[in-house]
Amino acid sequence: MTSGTRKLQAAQTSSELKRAALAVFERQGYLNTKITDITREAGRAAGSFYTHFDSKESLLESLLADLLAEADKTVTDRRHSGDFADWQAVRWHVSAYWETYHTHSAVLRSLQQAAIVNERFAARLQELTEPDRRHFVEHLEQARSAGARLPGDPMLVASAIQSLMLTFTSQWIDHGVRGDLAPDATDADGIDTLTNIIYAAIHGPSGHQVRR
Amino acid sequence: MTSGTRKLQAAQTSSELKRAALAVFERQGYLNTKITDITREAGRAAGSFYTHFDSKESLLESLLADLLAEADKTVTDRRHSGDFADWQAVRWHVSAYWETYHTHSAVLRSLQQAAIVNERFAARLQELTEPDRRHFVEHLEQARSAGARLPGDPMLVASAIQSLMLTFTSQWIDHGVRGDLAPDATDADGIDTLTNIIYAAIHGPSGHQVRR
DNA sequence: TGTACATCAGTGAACGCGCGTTCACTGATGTAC
DNA sequence: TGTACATCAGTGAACGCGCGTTCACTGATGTAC
Repeated sequence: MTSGTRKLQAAQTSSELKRAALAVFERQGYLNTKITDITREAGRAAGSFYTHFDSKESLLESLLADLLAEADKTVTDRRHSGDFADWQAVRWHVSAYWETYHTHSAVLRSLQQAAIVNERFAARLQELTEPDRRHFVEHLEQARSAGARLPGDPMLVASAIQSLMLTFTSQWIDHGVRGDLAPDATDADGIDTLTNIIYAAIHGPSGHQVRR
Repeated sequence: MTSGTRKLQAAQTSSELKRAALAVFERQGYLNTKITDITREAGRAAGSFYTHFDSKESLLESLLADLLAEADKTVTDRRHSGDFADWQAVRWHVSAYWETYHTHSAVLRSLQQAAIVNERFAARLQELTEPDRRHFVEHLEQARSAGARLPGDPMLVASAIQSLMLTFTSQWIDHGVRGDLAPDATDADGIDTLTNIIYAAIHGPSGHQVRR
């Protein structure tokens, strides 16, 4: 009689290893983490790791798959305004990004680190960020049609905005910039500042011509 | 009779190793580079490395010292306008940063990579970027006094601008984004776009209030 | 200027550490009859 | 329901690869007289 206990336990150990990995990645960074750091954190023997994953890389792939599976859920129920003339519409996008980064910071930072050392992960990172970039480009072109003077080529601006969001949120959330720079600032303040910068970048400076 | 040939040769080998290191770092990245990659590139035996440097880390320190020595020269003859109401003044700063990054991209990227894995280099990176950040904060506060509506706390904005400049220029210069995104764009176009974004960020969006 | 010895940059094979990965073993779960 | 055997997750000591680092040696430069 099959009760499935074995499979369940294996699945549990696997997810326990993932959980432990995320905790250690968060603490020491992906590149600084040894397999045994993960198994120790999970309270398992070193060899146990290889029952579930081929390597640290395949563990990261697995974490990425989890992230994508979860992200797909949220993306579908996105109903939002793409009118970047509206400050609130821009803020919505910034906020959504902020939230995503906040939720998945450990995996995203791990992927960034892995991308430095490993070509395949560099490509994966590009793949992962491309939809958002395209999405932004659409809205930017829309804004331009509506009369906005973009600071440069839409693709370039989208790429710059994305870079900005990534580094800004990662500094804010991960490296405790909040404490160093603006002790009393809340997440909402961070989102506001970022929105202001991006909104202004899209629409050009107040009271001046944007020179080229 | 001392002719100093020996010292000269040693100095030459040392700088040859540095040159080789930069070439390899540029090609494969600092973290992916082995000591023997450097000595091979320099056409020397592996052991030779240790006559000049204690480790890959101390080699990087040495490269940083070189960078700082050279940067000090350029910084001193900086006479520039800090009036950020003037688009050209902002462009001057962006351009100076762009130039620095262009000249020293291999070392700067190496430092960034080292900072991920090594606390000491993380601190060094902070030290290195702090003067520029302070410099920007001064100009931003000046601009605010003159009536500009900043998108947020000056320190925060300076930090964001710096992040933006770093990632934008590194993407542009190192990763050949020029080819992918805007095939015909020149460096001047990149500097213009970046200046426009930063200038707009400082002065708020045209024809709208910056909401908080 | 010449000779004998000292010093030192450079060599590359060998050493050894750290860590990923394996594997013989255990004990619990699953299957067959 | 019970017994005998098979399967498999998990263990942790041992293995071995990669690469940083050492070291005995070489040959050239420097020093002493």
